[in-house]
Amino acid sequence: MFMSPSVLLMYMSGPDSQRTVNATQTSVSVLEALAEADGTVGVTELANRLSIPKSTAYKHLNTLYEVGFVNKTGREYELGLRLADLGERARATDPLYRTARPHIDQLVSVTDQPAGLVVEHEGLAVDLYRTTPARQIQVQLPNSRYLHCSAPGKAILASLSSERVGEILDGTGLPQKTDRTLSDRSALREKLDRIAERGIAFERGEQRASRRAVAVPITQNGSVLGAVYVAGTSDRLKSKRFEEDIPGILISTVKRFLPEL
Amino acid sequence: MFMSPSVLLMYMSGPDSQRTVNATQTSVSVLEALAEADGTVGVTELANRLSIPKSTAYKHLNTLYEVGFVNKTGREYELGLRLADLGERARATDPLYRTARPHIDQLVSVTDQPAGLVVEHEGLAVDLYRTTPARQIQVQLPNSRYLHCSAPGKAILASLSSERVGEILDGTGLPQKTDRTLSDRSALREKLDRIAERGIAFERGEQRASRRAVAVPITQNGSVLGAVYVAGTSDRLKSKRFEEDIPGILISTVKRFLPEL
DNA sequence: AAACATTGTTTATGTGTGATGAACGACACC
DNA sequence: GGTGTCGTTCATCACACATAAACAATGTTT
Repeated sequence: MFMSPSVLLMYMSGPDSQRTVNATQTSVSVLEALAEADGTVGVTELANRLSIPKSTAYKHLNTLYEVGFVNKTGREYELGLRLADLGERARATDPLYRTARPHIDQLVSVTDQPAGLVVEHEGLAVDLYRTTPARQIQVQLPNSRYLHCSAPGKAILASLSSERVGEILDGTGLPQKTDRTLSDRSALREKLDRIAERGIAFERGEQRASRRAVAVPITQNGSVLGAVYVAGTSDRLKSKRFEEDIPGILISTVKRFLPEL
Repeated sequence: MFMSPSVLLMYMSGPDSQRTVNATQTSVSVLEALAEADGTVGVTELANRLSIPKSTAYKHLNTLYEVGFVNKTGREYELGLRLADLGERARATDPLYRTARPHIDQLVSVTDQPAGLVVEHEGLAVDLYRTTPARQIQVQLPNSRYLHCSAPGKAILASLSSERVGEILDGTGLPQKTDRTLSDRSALREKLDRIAERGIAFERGEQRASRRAVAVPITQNGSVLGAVYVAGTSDRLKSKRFEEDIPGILISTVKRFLPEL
């Protein structure tokens, strides 16, 4: 049900346990668990999710708290703002981020919908940038890190070779996030082929029931660099606007900044 | 000269070494060192900066690389994009970020200068948000994490009690980043008093020779939440524009969104 | 209000592992 | 082809991480 244990195992059972620091890996999986959890989490709940002893979870949370990677309000933990600082620095030099960002901002003001930029890392999605319309008060729901159940994820998968897709799915699996999630490989493969043909990917409640999204892959001479997406609730994204207008805007946006890369 | 060793010691010599994970702390200090270094860093150089053995540095870098916290191009390392992902999620729920962000974006389009939002954590600056004019190609230089040598840092210090400022400076010291850095406490104290009076802080090559900045503290019933700043090079930020125009814009910007908090 | 359940925190212990220096191999540079 | 530097690997040992169990501090139930 939760990805965290599998991810943890993925780390722990690494063939090169000599060349890596185990404690760091568990600390990172704590951060991942916090990222995946909506809202705040207590020590025991987190320990259960990761299948680690309470005391271990406590120690790591405490450590991460002291360095600012985790925020503590009362007895509940959440991701800390130091991560935002490091994140800003990390992407500051990234060429894709630097060229795509202004176009994504424009995308948001044109569509009045949340939008963002996703890249792939180790078979999982990485949200490089995300923004919402200024007036919009509601919190934008984060993307699932699984590629198979989000518009940008599918856009990326559709631009990779079948072998690579197989490898990724072997590693991550295809968790059923909602009843609309494509958890069957052949069904997903068919969808991916259609996405590759059209150059556009749709998401209809596959990771969250209320969420919809449209995404376009960013490809440069054969290889995919990432995907740009526009997201929203199913009541705001529907019919022609969802099926045609926003896809068209997305495609022309990517076409516009692709040569700048 | 480098902050990293002192920070490392700060962690290592923690009075509660029983409640924290040492390995995680060194991994974090590796990330900090990478953040502070401009550009990429090799294993040996990083090991020297942190005063740790090469093999240790290698192991941590390798671990951080496998989880995507660090990027490896050839034999050089830099901060990884996974941090941007976590950072986005971390600040997504932060009220200060959420309300201040659109105003900062507007600030950038009005002034055509880089701008950002800084908060304080454990006596050091945390860049919560940072953005540059769309057309501007150059990389924005990140703020130093030290509070005493940046405009937003001084704006925050000026809004804290003298005792708290003393504590912070005891912990971090006042490293001399350039020849204009205020590394004398009494001189800094004087400056801070003037900043508190005027409600505006200036930075004139105190952390980097070519850099200038203006910052305004965000205070809510006595306590300071952070600071908004506008930055730029000394040739673009000067005379009346630097001394009066941008300060005025900054103050009115903060006044505008303060009630929204 | 007392009994209970559940939380976070602390402690004690053995074992695994992270830190370490030295040796190795891979390149550049002169 | 030597010499310097780099990243990587290896072997060793103390020690610190992971763990379970005891503890304290909650909140909940009756």
